[in-house]
Amino acid sequence: MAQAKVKKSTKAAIKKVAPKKVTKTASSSKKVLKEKVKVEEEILMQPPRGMRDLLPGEQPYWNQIRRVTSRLALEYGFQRIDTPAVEYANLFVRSIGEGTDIVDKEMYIFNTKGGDKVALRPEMTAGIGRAYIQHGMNVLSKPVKLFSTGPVYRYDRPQEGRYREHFQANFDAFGEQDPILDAQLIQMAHRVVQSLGIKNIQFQVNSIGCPKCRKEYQDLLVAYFESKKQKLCQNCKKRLETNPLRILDCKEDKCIQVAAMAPQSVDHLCSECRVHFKNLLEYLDELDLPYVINPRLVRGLSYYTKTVFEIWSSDEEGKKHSLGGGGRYDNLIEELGGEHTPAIGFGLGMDRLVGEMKRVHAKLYIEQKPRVFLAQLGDLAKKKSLRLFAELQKNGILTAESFGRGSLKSQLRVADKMGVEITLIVGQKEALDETVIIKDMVSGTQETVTNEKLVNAVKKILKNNVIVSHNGE
RNA sequence: GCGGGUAUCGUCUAUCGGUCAAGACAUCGGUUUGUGGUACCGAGAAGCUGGGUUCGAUUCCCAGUACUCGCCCCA
Repeated sequence: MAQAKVKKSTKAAIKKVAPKKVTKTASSSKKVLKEKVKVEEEILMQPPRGMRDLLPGEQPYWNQIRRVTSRLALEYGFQRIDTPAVEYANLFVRSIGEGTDIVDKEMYIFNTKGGDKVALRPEMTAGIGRAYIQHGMNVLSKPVKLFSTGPVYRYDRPQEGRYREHFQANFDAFGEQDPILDAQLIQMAHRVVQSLGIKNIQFQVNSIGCPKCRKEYQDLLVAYFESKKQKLCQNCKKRLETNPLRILDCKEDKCIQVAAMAPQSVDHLCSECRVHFKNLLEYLDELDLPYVINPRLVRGLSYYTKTVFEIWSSDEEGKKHSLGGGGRYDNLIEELGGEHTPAIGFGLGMDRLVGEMKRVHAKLYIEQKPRVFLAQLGDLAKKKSLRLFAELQKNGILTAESFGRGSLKSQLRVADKMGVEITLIVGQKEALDETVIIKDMVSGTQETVTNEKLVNAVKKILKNNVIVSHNGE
């Protein structure tokens, strides 16, 4: 009590009189140490902006996503690949394209000590495409299907569902131009999201054509917007020069009005692109997938050709949440220096998926919990407990412990809180006799068995408990 | 990058321009011997940072930072 008082007043004194001065009195030395630590804390107590920890409590959601994605990857023939989070900046500049928000203002870009200009990947496809070329995967039988999960980085303003480091599950298929693949990937994306328990999913699809017809369309579009230039927002006036397609996407009222009357890309596709899109829609109809054609869907990466799509879920209030998106990029591999390779891919935002799973209270796979607790009492028993613990685990008996605690009482308290079915108790006497007490945590009864018979005895009890609980349900 | 809101123990939430900032949950310990759940007792634990106003600020004001909502954009 009195000590606390001294502490407080000392703290106050230091704070007011001499925040950083080191005084040498014994009573204040501890306090001074704390002050020093506090300075460090400013740096160490939290990660940089937009970065966050994924705590144990939410790992079940992430595990669920990992399980579902790797299961469906297997079903659809995707093989796992992991590429670096750091690549040469130019890889992204060339693939994603200048004039895009990602490249122009959202990329983590820096020079290494060796003088290389590198970037943290803002998306995964570019790196995977690079790996595809580098490792000569063009000789594999087509399509080459690759999937990956991992962090991507965008220097953007954080808010709910948006972080500077977020995680994506990414699927790419190389070497096949048939639109059935487009449909299959959309189907797969649908199954991933649905398997996670997320309902009210909607796809938005569009075709932005190939470079040939898009050029013609873009000229048409620019001509149209030029004539209405006065009615556009500041941003869009700039976009007219840099990225006119994105004006279609603008959320400003006046731009929406202008864009509504603009020529639509689907009406200006060349015959090849038109047939491709038509076929895709037929496949989607066949699959009964919930999709709408959104002629204004553009996407923020300039490597896309033909098919583009996004996945949305909507909540009770009708609010839309973007979960992921993708599209075809038939020219990317060639532009990066490979041979002509039509390809298509999509990415899902894992953080967003977790958010939706929480919102709909998705059912989670229940992680295995220890059903046995090992308690020890006394020096000899403590010494023997580590070996016994390993012995149990080797025999497939998931066992919890709290070896650091001394009293049996406190160990039992922990065991109870964990909800284990049985506790094994080894005391001085048992350690000498080579025996163990098996305590049933429900009935409270206990029996003593020899070390030899322990594993089988425990297994038998656990097995019986399962049968009982099944009957109970 | 732009605008709005918020900032108190690990968590949730009180209070206050002036003695020791309160409680709940959680954590740890105890209620005598080698036995858990309930109960009782106890301990540790907070005013984001920096300025200003004031005799005095956690409280009022400003800035920074973080979080949050909306815009932009996206996953």
